[in-house]
Amino acid sequence: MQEEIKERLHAYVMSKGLRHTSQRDSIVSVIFEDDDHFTVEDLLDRLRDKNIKAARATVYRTLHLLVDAGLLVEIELGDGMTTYDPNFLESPSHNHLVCIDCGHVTEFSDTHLDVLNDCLSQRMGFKPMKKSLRIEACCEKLRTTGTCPQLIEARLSSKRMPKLKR
Amino acid sequence: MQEEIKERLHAYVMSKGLRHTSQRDSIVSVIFEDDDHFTVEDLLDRLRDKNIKAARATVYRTLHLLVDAGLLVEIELGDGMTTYDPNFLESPSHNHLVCIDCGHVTEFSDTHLDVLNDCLSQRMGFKPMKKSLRIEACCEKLRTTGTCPQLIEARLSSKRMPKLKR
DNA sequence: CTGATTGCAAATGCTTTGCACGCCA
DNA sequence: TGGCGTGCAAAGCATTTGCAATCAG
Repeated sequence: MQEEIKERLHAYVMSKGLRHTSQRDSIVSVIFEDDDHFTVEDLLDRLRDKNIKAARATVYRTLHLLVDAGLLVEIELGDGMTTYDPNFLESPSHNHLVCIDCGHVTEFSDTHLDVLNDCLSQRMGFKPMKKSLRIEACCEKLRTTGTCPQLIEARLSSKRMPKLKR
Repeated sequence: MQEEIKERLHAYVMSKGLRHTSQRDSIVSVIFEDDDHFTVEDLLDRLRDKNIKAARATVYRTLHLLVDAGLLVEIELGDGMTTYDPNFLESPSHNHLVCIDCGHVTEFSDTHLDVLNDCLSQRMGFKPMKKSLRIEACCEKLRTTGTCPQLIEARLSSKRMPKLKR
């Protein structure tokens, strides 16, 4: 996976007359270590942990590059910042369910949506380019049992709970 | 419509021990004049045109109030700002198709999506609260005929074309 | 009167940009 | 060597907030 990404990035970079740099390489390595969603702040933390030096601006610029190259997808989770999803290459038609209680994001796939997307767009005279479905929901488990493993985990890991707007 | 909104707002305001003010009243009048989507900037323009004085902060605060009261819905169209949709009371399950070429937003309804929403959420142990589907698409008409009425209109009315991110 | 509301300006938070320097091809 | 990339700090934007003055009930 890592390899495929790097190859594809290399091809893109070459085709555009851009350059290979150590910062870009490091950033790509860290991003595609796993499939997790992340924000710029998350990424900066991970880079810092690994003693990789890259300025905030460089990180932003690299993210745009990856998006343009089609290797990374921007998603909007309803907090004030852009979230990046490195998992679209493997499962292109997935969507996101955001838990209002703990902020946890669950991915789900549903091909009905793609069909819907295509039909609707074409019926209305458009060529579909990009769709994004976000469902916000409350955790039933939390409501009925008073606890939710993901909420506990989120608190323990002191991972900043992605606050939904307001 | 206007009346129903005002009544419901009044009920909400009373129930929360809040107050009726002329600013809120004016803002509500302007918003629900028609069914169009708008941003804060749009709304400020319309208020200015009508010589209604209300500070930017007050407008933001009133919008939050209306959202909390369930009379207005926030949607994310992919530009950097929040868009407000006054039309959810009349057609609660509609979604948005954003044209990449001209920025025009077309509403469409589809109840399949609600079914999908409910099923998915419940199967995964969640209680669905809010969903938002945004489809971005290119205008086929523009592509094939070289023109698109909405694009022309957008340019003529010198209405700021809602630029999609980057 | 009392506390909600307003207006203003300052502050916030994410993201972008200008510019001088450094480094890849 | 040319010019793309980087780092830094400053700038941009949409939105929020602190606070004193004002107003509704």
